[in-house]
Amino acid sequence: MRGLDDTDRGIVRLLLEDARRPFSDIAEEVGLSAPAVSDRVDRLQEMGIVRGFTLDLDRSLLRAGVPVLVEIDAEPGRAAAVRDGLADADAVEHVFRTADGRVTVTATVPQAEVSDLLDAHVDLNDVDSYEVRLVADSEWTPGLGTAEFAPECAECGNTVDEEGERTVLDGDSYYFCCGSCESRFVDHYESLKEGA
Amino acid sequence: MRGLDDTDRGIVRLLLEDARRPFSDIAEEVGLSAPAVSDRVDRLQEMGIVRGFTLDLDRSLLRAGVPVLVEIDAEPGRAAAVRDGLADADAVEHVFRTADGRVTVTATVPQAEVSDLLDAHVDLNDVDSYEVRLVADSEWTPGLGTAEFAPECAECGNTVDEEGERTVLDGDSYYFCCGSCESRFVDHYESLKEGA
DNA sequence: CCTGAAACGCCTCCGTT
DNA sequence: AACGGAGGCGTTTCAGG
Repeated sequence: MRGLDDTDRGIVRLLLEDARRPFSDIAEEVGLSAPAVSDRVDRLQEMGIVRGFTLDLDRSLLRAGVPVLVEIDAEPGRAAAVRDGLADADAVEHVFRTADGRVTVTATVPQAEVSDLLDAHVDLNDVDSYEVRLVADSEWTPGLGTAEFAPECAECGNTVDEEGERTVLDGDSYYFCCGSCESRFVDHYESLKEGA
Repeated sequence: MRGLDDTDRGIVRLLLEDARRPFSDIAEEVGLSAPAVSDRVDRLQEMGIVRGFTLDLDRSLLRAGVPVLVEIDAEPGRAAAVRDGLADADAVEHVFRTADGRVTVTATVPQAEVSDLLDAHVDLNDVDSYEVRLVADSEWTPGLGTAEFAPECAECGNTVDEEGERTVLDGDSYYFCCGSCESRFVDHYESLKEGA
């Protein structure tokens, strides 16, 4: 399995600044040809590092409701469930789950009707307590630094190094630290799929 | 001044899903010609609603350090200063300032060395207390809903309606609720600029 | 995995409505 | 404001190393 090299990082950095920048332009910057850049972007998408191309919107200029930041203390072990419920909600923009079992959410709701939002998308038994704060402003400055590619093994959770494997299942990439983790996961995946 | 119509919202929604989608494609979806879409995207950028085109990255696959969420309670009136300092930091991705004087930041730091980050970019006299949480995972689901265009007057802070004005100063758009706010702001802006 | 040429498709400028 | 056509780029496919 191949990791990220400096060329990949260069491409990502340029696309973070302007995702519509011509590949031929990027090619010149990183010292490649346009087709090579196109291939690498495809690969970055396949790897799952680049999830897609989007807009950076200034939501402070838009009135779709009240922007809020909600801090939810989940019941032990239920943070992931709370996150999953909220991530699907239309009004929700960001969901951060932290290691201490808290889920921090930013959303834009009609009239600070946060309880409705939680009611509709979260099992309230999963919630210990929550706090709502009005967002005055927010900024987003995507950067990359010297990031290395280091996914977690989908089976055992260990960090996957260059010796690892990647498998594409139903369009999504999964990473494994070794062949046995891979086959174990694939078996499990397929049996679940048959059941559904 | 023109606001947002359904066609604008349609264009934004499609670009949120795929910012590299051809304008000719989008044109067909919203019932316009390609040049018309191009014009509207230009206008959306001029208005400042579309800040730019970027990538949606899955940072959980990248190891650039430890992802943290920091909650900072600023001293009274100093939240904006704390936000400004942090927004410039390389490691920082999101900054949310809430109305209660708190600044919530997400960043990726070498080894959870958050105190260094604060030290370098914030006047510690502005900080009352802070708490650091390790980010386990995060999601981003950009949506738009039925958002209306409703900027604040750069001079007096009131919401700007259809009767308002827009002025471009040094490439940035500013909005005003009325002509007198506009001229007052422009005068102030120009005198500040001469002084610098 | 990359390059270079060539075909195709897309974007944007312009004249027009 | 938006359309349609024309010209000029940008992207992608393909053969070759």
